[in-house]
Amino acid sequence: MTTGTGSLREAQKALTRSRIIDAARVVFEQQGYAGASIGLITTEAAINRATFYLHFPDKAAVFREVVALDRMHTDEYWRELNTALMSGTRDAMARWILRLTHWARDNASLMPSKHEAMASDPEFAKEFQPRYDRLSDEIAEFLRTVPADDRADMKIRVQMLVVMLDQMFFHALVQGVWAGGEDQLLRVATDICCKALDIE
Amino acid sequence: MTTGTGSLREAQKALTRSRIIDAARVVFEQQGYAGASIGLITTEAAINRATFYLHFPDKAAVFREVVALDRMHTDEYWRELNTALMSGTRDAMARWILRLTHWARDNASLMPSKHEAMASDPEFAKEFQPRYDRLSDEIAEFLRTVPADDRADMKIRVQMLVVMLDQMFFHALVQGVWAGGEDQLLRVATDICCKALDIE
Amino acid sequence: MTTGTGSLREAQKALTRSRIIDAARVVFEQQGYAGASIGLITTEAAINRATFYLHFPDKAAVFREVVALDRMHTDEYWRELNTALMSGTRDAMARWILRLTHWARDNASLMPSKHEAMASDPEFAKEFQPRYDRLSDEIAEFLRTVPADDRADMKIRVQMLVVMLDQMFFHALVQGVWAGGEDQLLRVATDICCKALDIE
Amino acid sequence: MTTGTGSLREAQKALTRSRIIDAARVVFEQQGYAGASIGLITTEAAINRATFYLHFPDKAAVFREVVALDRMHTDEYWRELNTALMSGTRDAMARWILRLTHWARDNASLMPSKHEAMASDPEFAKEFQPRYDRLSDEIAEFLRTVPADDRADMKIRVQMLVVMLDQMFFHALVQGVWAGGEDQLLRVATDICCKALDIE
DNA sequence: TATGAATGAGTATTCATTCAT
DNA sequence: AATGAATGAATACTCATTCAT
Repeated sequence: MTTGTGSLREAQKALTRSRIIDAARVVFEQQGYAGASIGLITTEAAINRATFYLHFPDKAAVFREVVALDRMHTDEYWRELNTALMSGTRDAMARWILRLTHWARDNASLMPSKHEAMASDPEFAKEFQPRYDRLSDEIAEFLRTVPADDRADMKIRVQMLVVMLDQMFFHALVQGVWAGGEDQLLRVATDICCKALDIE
Repeated sequence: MTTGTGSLREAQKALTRSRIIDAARVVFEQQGYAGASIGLITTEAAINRATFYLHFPDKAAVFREVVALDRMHTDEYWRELNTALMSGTRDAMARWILRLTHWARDNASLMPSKHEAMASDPEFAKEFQPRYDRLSDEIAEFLRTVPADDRADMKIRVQMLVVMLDQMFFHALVQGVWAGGEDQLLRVATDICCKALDIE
Repeated sequence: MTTGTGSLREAQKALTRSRIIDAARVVFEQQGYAGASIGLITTEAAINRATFYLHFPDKAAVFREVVALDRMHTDEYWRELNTALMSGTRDAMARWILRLTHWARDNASLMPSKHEAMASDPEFAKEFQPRYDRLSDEIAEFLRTVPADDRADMKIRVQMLVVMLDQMFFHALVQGVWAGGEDQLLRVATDICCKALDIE
Repeated sequence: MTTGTGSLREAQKALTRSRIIDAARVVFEQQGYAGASIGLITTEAAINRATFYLHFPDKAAVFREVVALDRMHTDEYWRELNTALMSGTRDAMARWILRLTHWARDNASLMPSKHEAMASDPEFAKEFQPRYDRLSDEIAEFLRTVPADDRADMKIRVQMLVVMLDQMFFHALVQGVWAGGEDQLLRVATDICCKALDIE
């Protein structure tokens, strides 16, 4: 009996929870991090404001959840970077960077909130930033092909380049402010990466 | 109406104005953009809240003023980049990047607010971002030394690298989250830039 | 969701709402329309300032509500006017006007605010004024006894007289500024009305 | 010397004073009594806010001044009423009422503020209302033609009718809310007055 | 579990008024 | 006499959060 009821309630609870997360994403995308209020989120989710507090302690918590979904994708793309780096060809790099633009386009709408949250709350900065550390894990396989002495440098090098690409796409796609067409951006970005990594 | 009276009053007004700007800077540094309230600013400036509105229409306006001071320095550093690029030596680049760290350290405290403001207010993003366009002007001299066909690409290339360095310093110095020591960061950054620009 | 809970909550809400309305009436009477602040109203109602906004969007809305109660009485008295007109005797008119003084005395305290609101806000003027149009509806029965050709004039005629009486009571009772005693006022007013309506 | 300078200064002072009064009238007409702020008045007068306090202690004082000008005209029209009443013809009454519409149209714009001020400030009500007492003075000549026993009633009677006409024009001309055309209004108003005064 | 109602704390903004010049 | 700058006080409004149901 308890199990039955329990699992039903659990399902209801999970449903409400995901409604909140989905609504929160929409609101964060439209209003930014500071601009999003719990009232807006619960209105969007069509639930009562008090219900929110049954599932999350505050705005930051639900934001973490929203972002978590993105990060799974991030990991995936980084794993693909490992493959590209292993192949060691300019072509593979170019293809990966192109793929990155697709990812960026998909996630563009949430980025401003993410940047805003990171900038305003040091807690977030610490929490979201370490992903660049995790990058090392994802490309561990590639790093092992690098001479041990160069390995530390190479880790930093790749991190910097990824940061650069992230920023480039943020500026170019999200904010739309960048001179030059997309083809040119891709070409130059690829060239910088290849040169920096001694590819070809 | 007389010059004497006028300039005295002008001086008084300017004094109050700069008190506000200074106080605002302190508050923005400590509390971030959204966290800074006009009450905090006027308390810090030890003036009446209403006096603020005599000098600025809102928080955004005083923030623009605060940031404007930084941007003057930015232009200066970009002019120095032109010199470094013209010399075309790895050493010059290394020195310039080192200098950039000093600048970053000086301005580090305001950066979170800046990023936050840019992320939250599209108006700010438009206003502060275009600086990368102005970068082209500052390095115009260098660009003229590049074959005409490569010029457009080179402009983008330099922009990307500067964005990368900005981000690197933001992460490393301001938020303090980056594996590896500062020496290593500088070394790798310099190497990426030189390789990307075919220096040496 | 259950009827019991729903109606209990509804009752609580209605209670708070009526507390606000009652308090607002007191404040409007004492302070006038412009002089009444939401703070005063909520203090008088002994509720939190924010609670006010849960029930009304602004001062104008609660004022409308306060006035609405009066207007129900107004309609009632106008219906009685119809009866008096139908009877067509000076005595009936006199009695009705006397009754009007009672009504005026009851509602006198709120009138200044009403006049003030109407004078300051064209929205209110439009909203409260059209009642004179509704007057025609209330005395429709009487109007049908009037020759068709005179009907339009008679409508205006009655409206004017009612406006006159309203004003007279406003000046005499509310503001207390009028030479002569109340008996005299009633006698003269009745006489003017009867003569203007060819009664007797 | 003192006289010369004095009269020059006096002239300047009078000029500024009348600038304030003129500006105040414009602002009261546009913004209403409560809506008019000293800032708006001084902006309209193109003088400094502090200068206002050199000439008037507060908003009420300048409003009194503004209204005083109107009242002179009022007295004039009331004197003409005396003439019309003396002639004792329907035609004379009709002409006077028509003339009243012209006056009403001229002064319509300030009326809302006047009503608002009277409604909100009992001081104003007392100050502006007594004019109906002065009405008795203006029509004193006519009153002497009335049998001594009816004189008191007649005074009230005329006052009521004037109040009615004032209100009618206020509603019809200023607020524009009144069914029927102007001709009809004039005709009915004239008829009521004549009947009430036993003219014809 | 979910909700409607209520709250307390905080924030921007406006205005009348005063003072040194 | 006139002004620019500054002030203190008041007000509307919003939001995150809690509690009884």
